[in-house]
Amino acid sequence: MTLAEENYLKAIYHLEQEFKNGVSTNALAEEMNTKASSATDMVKKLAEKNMLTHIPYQGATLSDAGRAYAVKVIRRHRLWEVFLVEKLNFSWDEVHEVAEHLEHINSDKLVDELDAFLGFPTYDPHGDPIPDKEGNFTYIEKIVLAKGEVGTTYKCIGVDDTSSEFLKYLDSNNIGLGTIVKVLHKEPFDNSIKLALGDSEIVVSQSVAKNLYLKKV
Amino acid sequence: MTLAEENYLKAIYHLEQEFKNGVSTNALAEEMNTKASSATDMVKKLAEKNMLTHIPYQGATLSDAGRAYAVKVIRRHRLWEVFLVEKLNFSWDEVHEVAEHLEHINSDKLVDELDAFLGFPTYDPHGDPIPDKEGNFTYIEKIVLAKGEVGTTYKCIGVDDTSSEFLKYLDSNNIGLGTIVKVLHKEPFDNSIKLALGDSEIVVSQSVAKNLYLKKV
DNA sequence: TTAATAATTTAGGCAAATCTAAAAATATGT
DNA sequence: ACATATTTTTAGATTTGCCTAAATTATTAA
Ligand SMILES: [Mn+2]
Ligand SMILES: [Mn+2]
Ligand SMILES: [Mn+2]
Ligand SMILES: [Mn+2]
Repeated sequence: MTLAEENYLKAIYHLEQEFKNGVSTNALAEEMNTKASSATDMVKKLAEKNMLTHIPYQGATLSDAGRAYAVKVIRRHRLWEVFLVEKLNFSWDEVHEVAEHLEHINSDKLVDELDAFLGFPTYDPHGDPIPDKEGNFTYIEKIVLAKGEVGTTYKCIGVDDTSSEFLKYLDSNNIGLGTIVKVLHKEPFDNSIKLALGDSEIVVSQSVAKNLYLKKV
Repeated sequence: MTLAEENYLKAIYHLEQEFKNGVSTNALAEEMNTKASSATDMVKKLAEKNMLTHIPYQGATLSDAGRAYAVKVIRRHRLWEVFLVEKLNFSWDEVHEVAEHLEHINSDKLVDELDAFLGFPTYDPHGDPIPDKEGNFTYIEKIVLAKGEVGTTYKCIGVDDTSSEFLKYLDSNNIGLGTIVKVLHKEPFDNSIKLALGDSEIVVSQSVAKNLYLKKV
Protein backbone atom coordinates (compact mmCIF):
# COMPACT_ATOMS: atom_id res chain seq x y z
CA MET A 1 0.00 0.00 0.00
CA THR A 2 1.33 3.40 -0.97
CA LEU A 3 1.06 6.47 1.21
CA ALA A 4 -1.75 7.85 -0.94
CA GLU A 5 -3.66 4.57 -0.84
CA GLU A 6 -3.41 4.45 2.94
CA ASN A 7 -4.73 7.98 3.24
CA TYR A 8 -7.67 7.26 0.95
CA LEU A 9 -8.56 4.10 2.90
CA LYS A 10 -8.54 6.07 6.13
CA ALA A 11 -10.71 8.79 4.60
CA ILE A 12 -13.22 6.27 3.27
CA TYR A 13 -13.34 4.58 6.66
CA HIS A 14 -14.16 7.86 8.38
CA LEU A 15 -16.75 8.81 5.76
CA GLU A 16 -18.48 5.45 6.08
CA GLN A 17 -19.49 6.38 9.64
CA GLU A 18 -21.44 9.26 8.15
CA PHE A 19 -22.57 7.80 4.82
CA LYS A 20 -23.61 4.26 5.57
CA ASN A 21 -24.56 3.31 2.00
CA GLY A 22 -21.36 3.94 0.10
CA VAL A 23 -18.96 6.86 0.08
CA SER A 24 -19.49 9.24 -2.84
CA THR A 25 -16.70 10.43 -5.07
CA ASN A 26 -17.39 14.04 -4.21
CA ALA A 27 -17.34 13.47 -0.46
CA LEU A 28 -14.09 11.56 -0.79
CA ALA A 29 -12.50 14.21 -2.96
CA GLU A 30 -13.46 16.90 -0.46
CA GLU A 31 -12.11 14.90 2.48
CA MET A 32 -8.84 14.32 0.61
CA ASN A 33 -8.55 17.88 -0.71
CA THR A 34 -8.35 16.61 -4.28
CA LYS A 35 -10.66 16.67 -7.27
CA ALA A 36 -13.42 14.17 -7.99
CA SER A 37 -11.53 12.76 -10.95
CA SER A 38 -8.58 11.92 -8.72
CA ALA A 39 -10.88 10.22 -6.24
CA THR A 40 -12.42 8.14 -9.03
CA ASP A 41 -8.97 7.01 -10.16
CA MET A 42 -7.96 5.97 -6.67
CA VAL A 43 -11.24 4.22 -5.93
CA LYS A 44 -10.77 2.17 -9.07
CA LYS A 45 -7.25 1.29 -8.01
CA LEU A 46 -8.37 0.27 -4.51
CA ALA A 47 -11.21 -1.80 -5.97
CA GLU A 48 -8.63 -3.53 -8.18
CA LYS A 49 -6.72 -4.39 -5.00
CA ASN A 50 -9.89 -5.72 -3.31
CA MET A 51 -9.75 -3.06 -0.64
CA LEU A 52 -13.26 -1.91 -1.51
CA THR A 53 -16.18 -2.51 -3.84
CA HIS A 54 -17.20 0.18 -6.26
CA ILE A 55 -20.35 0.40 -8.30
CA PRO A 56 -19.87 3.21 -10.83
CA TYR A 57 -21.96 6.29 -9.94
CA GLN A 58 -22.97 4.61 -6.67
CA GLY A 59 -20.06 5.09 -4.29
CA ALA A 60 -17.46 2.92 -2.59
CA THR A 61 -17.73 0.49 0.32
CA LEU A 62 -14.71 -0.93 2.14
CA SER A 63 -14.11 -4.66 2.06
CA ASP A 64 -13.12 -6.45 5.27
CA ALA A 65 -9.51 -6.22 4.16
CA GLY A 66 -9.85 -2.53 3.42
CA ARG A 67 -11.51 -1.82 6.74
CA ALA A 68 -8.87 -3.78 8.63
CA TYR A 69 -6.15 -1.86 6.83
CA ALA A 70 -7.77 1.49 7.62
CA VAL A 71 -8.09 0.54 11.29
CA LYS A 72 -4.43 -0.40 11.33
CA VAL A 73 -3.45 3.04 10.06
CA ILE A 74 -5.78 4.69 12.59
CA ARG A 75 -4.20 2.64 15.36
CA ARG A 76 -0.75 3.84 14.38
CA HIS A 77 -1.92 7.45 14.12
CA ARG A 78 -3.49 7.51 17.57
CA LEU A 79 -0.64 5.67 19.28
CA TRP A 80 1.85 8.18 17.89
CA GLU A 81 -0.37 11.01 19.09
CA VAL A 82 -0.25 9.58 22.60
CA PHE A 83 3.53 9.24 22.35
CA LEU A 84 3.95 12.84 21.26
CA VAL A 85 1.82 14.18 24.12
CA GLU A 86 2.99 11.84 26.87
CA LYS A 87 6.68 11.62 26.06
CA LEU A 88 7.66 14.54 23.86
CA ASN A 89 5.79 17.46 25.41
CA PHE A 90 3.54 18.11 22.43
CA SER A 91 0.19 19.71 23.14
CA TRP A 92 -3.00 18.16 21.78
CA ASP A 93 -3.23 20.76 19.04
CA GLU A 94 0.26 19.96 17.67
CA VAL A 95 0.17 16.20 17.33
CA HIS A 96 -2.13 15.57 14.40
CA GLU A 97 0.11 16.90 11.64
CA VAL A 98 3.16 14.90 12.73
CA ALA A 99 1.05 11.78 13.34
CA GLU A 100 -0.19 12.04 9.75
CA HIS A 101 3.35 11.18 8.72
CA LEU A 102 4.28 8.73 11.46
CA GLU A 103 1.16 6.65 10.77
CA HIS A 104 2.61 5.50 7.45
CA ILE A 105 5.68 3.81 8.88
CA ASN A 106 4.95 0.19 8.36
CA SER A 107 6.50 -2.00 11.03
CA ASP A 108 4.41 -4.22 13.27
CA LYS A 109 7.22 -4.47 15.78
CA LEU A 110 7.49 -0.68 15.93
CA VAL A 111 3.77 -0.20 16.56
CA ASP A 112 3.36 -3.02 19.04
CA GLU A 113 6.44 -2.06 21.04
CA LEU A 114 5.28 1.54 21.04
CA ASP A 115 1.89 0.37 22.30
CA ALA A 116 3.56 -1.51 25.16
CA PHE A 117 5.93 1.38 25.91
CA LEU A 118 2.91 3.65 26.31
CA GLY A 119 1.13 1.14 28.56
CA PHE A 120 -1.48 0.04 26.00
CA PRO A 121 -3.48 3.27 25.96
CA THR A 122 -7.13 2.99 24.90
CA TYR A 123 -7.76 6.65 24.06
CA ASP A 124 -5.76 9.23 22.18
CA PRO A 125 -5.26 12.86 23.26
CA HIS A 126 -8.51 13.88 21.57
CA GLY A 127 -10.57 11.19 23.27
CA ASP A 128 -10.70 8.90 20.23
CA PRO A 129 -10.46 5.17 20.93
CA ILE A 130 -7.28 3.30 19.94
CA PRO A 131 -7.90 -0.11 18.37
CA ASP A 132 -5.81 -2.96 19.71
CA LYS A 133 -3.54 -5.20 17.64
CA GLU A 134 -6.60 -7.18 16.48
CA GLY A 135 -8.49 -4.06 15.49
CA ASN A 136 -10.96 -4.01 18.38
CA PHE A 137 -12.06 -0.67 19.77
CA THR A 138 -13.23 -0.09 23.33
CA TYR A 139 -16.23 2.17 22.96
CA ILE A 140 -17.53 4.55 25.56
CA GLU A 141 -20.94 6.11 25.21
CA LYS A 142 -20.58 9.80 24.59
CA ILE A 143 -23.02 12.61 23.99
CA VAL A 144 -22.37 15.86 22.24
CA LEU A 145 -22.62 19.01 24.37
CA ALA A 146 -25.30 20.40 22.03
CA LYS A 147 -27.59 17.66 23.31
CA GLY A 148 -26.68 18.04 27.00
CA GLU A 149 -29.47 18.61 29.51
CA VAL A 150 -29.82 21.69 31.65
CA GLY A 151 -28.93 20.94 35.25
CA THR A 152 -26.80 17.89 34.44
CA THR A 153 -23.10 17.56 35.24
CA TYR A 154 -20.77 16.00 32.67
CA LYS A 155 -17.14 15.15 32.12
CA CYS A 156 -15.46 16.18 28.83
CA ILE A 157 -14.20 13.05 27.13
CA GLY A 158 -13.52 14.00 23.52
CA VAL A 159 -13.64 16.43 20.63
CA ASP A 160 -14.97 16.08 17.12
CA ASP A 161 -13.08 18.91 15.46
CA THR A 162 -9.37 18.34 16.10
CA SER A 163 -8.20 21.52 14.41
CA SER A 164 -5.53 23.50 16.16
CA GLU A 165 -7.89 26.49 16.31
CA PHE A 166 -10.60 24.66 18.20
CA LEU A 167 -8.19 22.93 20.58
CA LYS A 168 -6.43 26.19 21.38
CA TYR A 169 -9.82 27.78 22.04
CA LEU A 170 -10.57 25.03 24.54
CA ASP A 171 -7.13 25.44 26.14
CA SER A 172 -7.67 29.17 26.56
CA ASN A 173 -10.99 28.50 28.30
CA ASN A 174 -9.51 25.80 30.55
CA ILE A 175 -11.44 22.99 28.95
CA GLY A 176 -9.63 19.73 28.40
CA LEU A 177 -10.31 16.01 28.59
CA GLY A 178 -11.46 15.24 32.12
CA THR A 179 -12.84 18.71 32.77
CA ILE A 180 -16.16 18.70 34.67
CA VAL A 181 -18.92 20.99 33.38
CA LYS A 182 -22.56 21.56 34.30
CA VAL A 183 -25.11 22.77 31.75
CA LEU A 184 -26.75 25.90 33.19
CA HIS A 185 -28.74 27.23 30.27
CA LYS A 186 -29.44 26.55 26.62
CA GLU A 187 -30.22 29.71 24.66
CA PRO A 188 -32.83 28.96 21.97
CA PHE A 189 -32.01 32.10 19.99
CA ASP A 190 -28.50 31.08 18.84
CA ASN A 191 -28.14 27.63 20.44
CA SER A 192 -25.34 28.85 22.67
CA ILE A 193 -24.90 27.12 26.01
CA LYS A 194 -23.98 28.49 29.42
CA LEU A 195 -21.76 26.17 31.44
CA ALA A 196 -20.51 26.06 35.00
CA LEU A 197 -16.81 25.37 34.90
CA GLY A 198 -15.24 25.13 38.34
CA ASP A 199 -16.05 28.39 40.11
CA SER A 200 -16.78 30.34 36.95
CA GLU A 201 -19.35 30.39 34.19
CA ILE A 202 -18.76 30.39 30.45
CA VAL A 203 -20.98 30.74 27.41
CA VAL A 204 -20.00 28.66 24.39
CA SER A 205 -21.33 28.96 20.85
CA GLN A 206 -23.20 26.32 18.91
CA SER A 207 -20.02 25.48 16.96
CA VAL A 208 -18.31 24.60 20.21
CA ALA A 209 -21.33 22.71 21.51
CA LYS A 210 -21.41 20.52 18.43
CA ASN A 211 -17.74 19.57 18.72
CA LEU A 212 -17.33 18.68 22.38
CA TYR A 213 -18.21 15.20 23.66
CA LEU A 214 -19.32 14.48 27.21
CA LYS A 215 -20.43 11.68 29.44
CA LYS A 216 -22.67 11.89 32.46
CA VAL A 217 -20.88 11.90 35.79
CA MET B 1 12.94 18.22 -0.16
CA THR B 2 11.35 14.98 -1.27
CA LEU B 3 12.11 11.61 0.23
CA ALA B 4 14.24 10.65 -2.78
CA GLU B 5 16.17 13.91 -2.65
CA GLU B 6 16.91 13.41 1.05
CA ASN B 7 18.18 9.92 0.44
CA TYR B 8 20.44 11.06 -2.39
CA LEU B 9 21.86 13.88 -0.27
CA LYS B 10 22.64 11.42 2.51
CA ALA B 11 24.29 9.03 0.07
CA ILE B 12 26.42 11.78 -1.45
CA TYR B 13 27.43 12.92 2.02
CA HIS B 14 28.61 9.43 2.94
CA LEU B 15 30.42 8.95 -0.38
CA GLU B 16 32.23 12.26 0.01
CA GLN B 17 34.11 10.82 3.01
CA GLU B 18 35.58 8.26 0.63
CA PHE B 19 35.83 10.24 -2.62
CA LYS B 20 37.11 13.64 -1.62
CA ASN B 21 37.11 15.17 -5.10
CA GLY B 22 33.54 14.78 -6.18
CA VAL B 23 31.15 11.85 -6.05
CA SER B 24 30.88 9.97 -9.35
CA THR B 25 27.59 9.10 -10.95
CA ASN B 26 28.38 5.40 -10.89
CA ALA B 27 29.32 5.37 -7.20
CA LEU B 28 26.13 7.23 -6.39
CA ALA B 29 23.98 4.93 -8.48
CA GLU B 30 25.49 1.90 -6.78
CA GLU B 31 24.98 3.36 -3.30
CA MET B 32 21.34 4.16 -4.16
CA ASN B 33 20.66 0.87 -5.91
CA THR B 34 19.60 2.68 -9.06
CA LYS B 35 21.05 3.18 -12.52
CA ALA B 36 23.60 5.81 -13.50
CA SER B 37 21.04 7.64 -15.61
CA SER B 38 18.77 8.03 -12.60
CA ALA B 39 21.66 9.36 -10.54
CA THR B 40 22.46 11.90 -13.26
CA ASP B 41 18.84 13.08 -13.26
CA MET B 42 18.80 13.55 -9.51
CA VAL B 43 22.20 15.23 -9.39
CA LYS B 44 20.95 17.75 -11.93
CA LYS B 45 17.85 18.38 -9.87
CA LEU B 46 19.85 18.85 -6.67
CA ALA B 47 22.26 21.18 -8.47
CA GLU B 48 19.24 23.19 -9.62
CA LYS B 49 18.23 23.50 -5.96
CA ASN B 50 21.74 24.60 -4.97
CA MET B 51 22.26 21.55 -2.81
CA LEU B 52 25.40 20.64 -4.72
CA THR B 53 27.64 21.64 -7.60
CA HIS B 54 27.93 19.40 -10.60
CA ILE B 55 30.47 19.61 -13.38
CA PRO B 56 29.31 17.21 -16.12
CA TYR B 57 31.49 14.09 -16.30
CA GLN B 58 33.35 15.25 -13.18
CA GLY B 59 31.12 14.33 -10.25
CA ALA B 60 29.09 16.12 -7.61
CA THR B 61 30.14 18.06 -4.51
CA LEU B 62 27.71 19.10 -1.77
CA SER B 63 27.19 22.80 -1.11
CA ASP B 64 27.11 24.02 2.48
CA ALA B 65 23.32 23.91 2.32
CA GLY B 66 23.38 20.38 0.94
CA ARG B 67 25.84 19.19 3.57
CA ALA B 68 23.81 20.77 6.36
CA TYR B 69 20.68 19.10 5.05
CA ALA B 70 22.38 15.71 4.83
CA VAL B 71 23.65 16.07 8.40
CA LYS B 72 20.15 16.91 9.53
CA VAL B 73 18.81 13.69 8.03
CA ILE B 74 21.67 11.71 9.57
CA ARG B 75 20.90 13.28 12.96
CA ARG B 76 17.29 12.15 12.69
CA HIS B 77 18.28 8.66 11.59
CA ARG B 78 20.67 8.10 14.47
CA LEU B 79 18.39 9.58 17.11
CA TRP B 80 15.58 7.27 16.03
CA GLU B 81 17.98 4.32 16.16
CA VAL B 82 18.79 5.19 19.76
CA PHE B 83 15.07 5.47 20.54
CA LEU B 84 14.31 2.09 19.04
CA VAL B 85 17.07 0.37 21.01
CA GLU B 86 16.70 2.23 24.30
CA LYS B 87 12.93 2.49 24.51
CA LEU B 88 11.35 -0.07 22.20
CA ASN B 89 13.51 -3.16 22.74
CA PHE B 90 14.90 -3.27 19.22
CA SER B 91 18.29 -4.90 18.79
CA TRP B 92 21.05 -3.09 16.92
CA ASP B 93 20.53 -5.22 13.82
CA GLU B 94 16.82 -4.29 13.54
CA VAL B 95 16.89 -0.52 13.80
CA HIS B 96 18.37 0.60 10.51
CA GLU B 97 15.48 -0.32 8.25
CA VAL B 98 12.86 1.42 10.38
CA ALA B 99 15.10 4.45 10.92
CA GLU B 100 15.38 4.78 7.14
CA HIS B 101 11.72 5.72 7.18
CA LEU B 102 11.56 7.70 10.43
CA GLU B 103 14.44 9.92 9.31
CA HIS B 104 12.22 11.55 6.68
CA ILE B 105 9.66 12.94 9.11
CA ASN B 106 10.33 16.61 9.00
CA SER B 107 9.54 18.32 12.29
CA ASP B 108 12.18 20.19 14.24
CA LYS B 109 10.11 19.97 17.39
CA LEU B 110 9.80 16.21 16.99
CA VAL B 111 13.55 15.71 16.58
CA ASP B 112 14.63 18.11 19.28
CA GLU B 113 12.16 16.79 21.83
CA LEU B 114 13.21 13.25 20.96
CA ASP B 115 16.82 14.28 21.48
CA ALA B 116 15.97 15.66 24.93
CA PHE B 117 13.82 12.64 25.79
CA LEU B 118 16.79 10.39 25.05
CA GLY B 119 19.15 12.54 27.13
CA PHE B 120 21.04 14.10 24.20
CA PRO B 121 22.89 10.96 23.14
CA THR B 122 26.16 11.48 21.25
CA TYR B 123 26.46 8.02 19.72
CA ASP B 124 24.00 5.71 18.02
CA PRO B 125 23.72 1.94 18.59
CA HIS B 126 26.43 1.30 16.00
CA GLY B 127 28.91 3.73 17.53
CA ASP B 128 28.28 6.46 14.95
CA PRO B 129 28.30 10.02 16.27
CA ILE B 130 25.03 11.96 16.43
CA PRO B 131 25.30 15.58 15.30
CA ASP B 132 23.69 18.15 17.57
CA LYS B 133 21.01 20.64 16.52
CA GLU B 134 23.70 22.84 14.96
CA GLY B 135 25.21 19.94 13.04
CA ASN B 136 28.35 19.51 15.15
CA PHE B 137 29.69 16.02 15.66
CA THR B 138 31.71 14.91 18.69
CA TYR B 139 34.48 12.82 17.23
CA ILE B 140 36.33 10.07 19.00
CA GLU B 141 39.53 8.65 17.57
CA LYS B 142 38.95 5.10 16.50
CA ILE B 143 41.09 2.47 14.84
CA VAL B 144 39.95 -0.47 12.84
CA LEU B 145 40.67 -3.91 14.30
CA ALA B 146 42.64 -4.86 11.19
CA LYS B 147 45.24 -2.30 12.26
CA GLY B 148 45.27 -3.27 15.95
CA GLU B 149 48.61 -4.16 17.55
CA VAL B 150 49.42 -7.54 19.03
CA GLY B 151 49.47 -7.40 22.81
CA THR B 152 47.28 -4.31 23.05
CA THR B 153 43.90 -4.19 24.80
CA TYR B 154 41.02 -2.29 23.18
CA LYS B 155 37.39 -1.45 23.69
CA CYS B 156 34.92 -1.98 20.82
CA ILE B 157 33.32 1.34 20.00
CA GLY B 158 31.74 0.97 16.58
CA VAL B 159 31.09 -0.96 13.40
CA ASP B 160 31.51 -0.04 9.77
CA ASP B 161 29.20 -2.62 8.22
CA THR B 162 25.78 -2.23 9.86
CA SER B 163 24.16 -5.12 8.03
CA SER B 164 21.98 -7.41 10.07
CA GLU B 165 24.23 -10.34 9.15
CA PHE B 166 27.37 -8.77 10.56
CA LEU B 167 25.68 -7.50 13.70
CA LYS B 168 24.13 -10.87 14.40
CA TYR B 169 27.54 -12.48 13.91
CA LEU B 170 28.95 -10.13 16.55
CA ASP B 171 26.03 -10.89 18.89
CA SER B 172 26.56 -14.61 18.58
CA ASN B 173 30.22 -14.14 19.50
CA ASN B 174 29.43 -11.88 22.44
CA ILE B 175 30.95 -8.81 20.87
CA GLY B 176 29.11 -5.53 21.31
CA LEU B 177 29.88 -1.88 21.92
CA GLY B 178 31.92 -1.65 25.12
CA THR B 179 33.34 -5.15 24.84
CA ILE B 180 37.02 -5.36 25.81
CA VAL B 181 39.33 -7.37 23.54
CA LYS B 182 43.05 -8.00 23.40
CA VAL B 183 44.85 -8.74 20.15
CA LEU B 184 46.75 -12.02 20.62
CA HIS B 185 47.94 -12.86 17.12
CA LYS B 186 47.70 -11.58 13.56
CA GLU B 187 47.90 -14.36 10.97
CA PRO B 188 49.77 -13.14 7.88
CA PHE B 189 48.41 -15.94 5.71
CA ASP B 190 44.76 -14.84 5.66
CA ASN B 191 44.86 -11.67 7.79
CA SER B 192 42.70 -13.31 10.46
CA ILE B 193 43.14 -12.13 14.03
CA LYS B 194 43.07 -14.03 17.30
CA LEU B 195 41.48 -12.11 20.15
CA ALA B 196 41.17 -12.59 23.89
CA LEU B 197 37.56 -11.97 24.82
CA GLY B 198 36.94 -12.32 28.55
CA ASP B 199 38.12 -15.79 29.51
CA SER B 200 38.00 -17.21 26.02
CA GLU B 201 39.75 -16.76 22.72
CA ILE B 202 38.28 -16.19 19.31
CA VAL B 203 39.63 -16.01 15.78
CA VAL B 204 37.97 -13.50 13.48
CA SER B 205 38.36 -13.21 9.71
CA GLN B 206 39.72 -10.27 7.81
CA SER B 207 36.17 -9.20 6.87
CA VAL B 208 35.35 -8.88 10.55
CA ALA B 209 38.64 -7.14 11.33
CA LYS B 210 37.97 -4.49 8.72
CA ASN B 211 34.51 -3.69 10.05
CA LEU B 212 35.05 -3.39 13.79
CA TYR B 213 36.29 -0.14 15.34
CA LEU B 214 38.27 0.04 18.57
CA LYS B 215 39.96 2.47 20.85
CA LYS B 216 42.91 1.82 23.16
CA VAL B 217 41.99 1.28 26.76
C1' DT C 1 48.75 8.93 -30.47
C1' DT C 2 45.18 6.34 -31.59
C1' DA C 3 41.87 2.79 -30.65
C1' DA C 4 39.43 0.28 -27.43
C1' DT C 5 37.13 0.60 -22.98
C1' DA C 6 34.71 2.72 -19.34
C1' DA C 7 31.96 6.36 -17.41
C1' DT C 8 28.47 9.67 -18.06
C1' DT C 9 24.80 11.95 -20.19
C1' DT C 10 20.81 12.25 -23.30
C1' DA C 11 16.59 10.54 -25.42
C1' DG C 12 12.46 8.42 -24.98
C1' DG C 13 9.19 5.76 -22.00
C1' DC C 14 6.60 4.13 -17.90
C1' DA C 15 3.79 4.17 -13.43
C1' DA C 16 1.78 6.87 -9.67
C1' DA C 17 -0.93 10.61 -8.35
C1' DT C 18 -2.54 14.60 -9.51
C1' DC C 19 -4.94 18.21 -12.61
C1' DT C 20 -8.49 20.51 -16.28
C1' DA C 21 -11.97 19.98 -19.56
C1' DA C 22 -15.41 17.36 -21.66
C1' DA C 23 -18.70 13.57 -21.80
C1' DA C 24 -21.96 10.57 -19.57
C1' DA C 25 -25.08 9.24 -15.97
C1' DT C 26 -28.11 10.43 -12.26
C1' DA C 27 -31.10 13.44 -9.62
C1' DT C 28 -34.36 17.30 -9.27
C1' DG C 29 -38.10 20.54 -10.05
C1' DT C 30 -41.97 22.03 -12.28
C1' DA D 1 -42.15 13.71 -18.19
C1' DC D 2 -38.71 16.34 -19.45
C1' DA D 3 -35.43 19.94 -19.16
C1' DT D 4 -31.98 21.45 -16.08
C1' DA D 5 -28.63 20.86 -12.60
C1' DT D 6 -25.52 17.92 -10.20
C1' DT D 7 -22.50 14.14 -9.80
C1' DT D 8 -19.39 11.00 -11.68
C1' DT D 9 -16.45 9.26 -15.08
C1' DT D 10 -13.33 9.59 -19.04
C1' DA D 11 -9.74 11.74 -21.87
C1' DG D 12 -5.63 13.85 -22.11
C1' DA D 13 -1.67 16.40 -19.56
C1' DT D 14 1.81 17.07 -15.97
C1' DT D 15 5.44 15.96 -12.43
C1' DT D 16 8.52 12.82 -10.00
C1' DG D 17 11.52 9.14 -10.01
C1' DC D 18 12.77 5.48 -12.27
C1' DC D 19 14.08 2.52 -16.50
C1' DT D 20 16.63 0.94 -21.23
C1' DA D 21 19.13 2.05 -25.16
C1' DA D 22 21.93 5.09 -27.62
C1' DA D 23 25.12 8.87 -27.92
C1' DT D 24 28.83 11.35 -25.97
C1' DT D 25 32.97 12.24 -23.26
C1' DA D 26 36.89 10.67 -20.64
C1' DT D 27 40.35 7.21 -19.59
C1' DT D 28 43.62 3.55 -20.65
C1' DA D 29 46.61 0.88 -22.91
C1' DA D 30 49.09 -0.47 -26.98
MN1 LIG E 1 -5.09 13.04 14.52
MN1 LIG F 1 -6.46 12.10 17.56
MN1 LIG G 1 21.31 3.14 10.27
MN1 LIG H 1 23.45 3.63 12.98
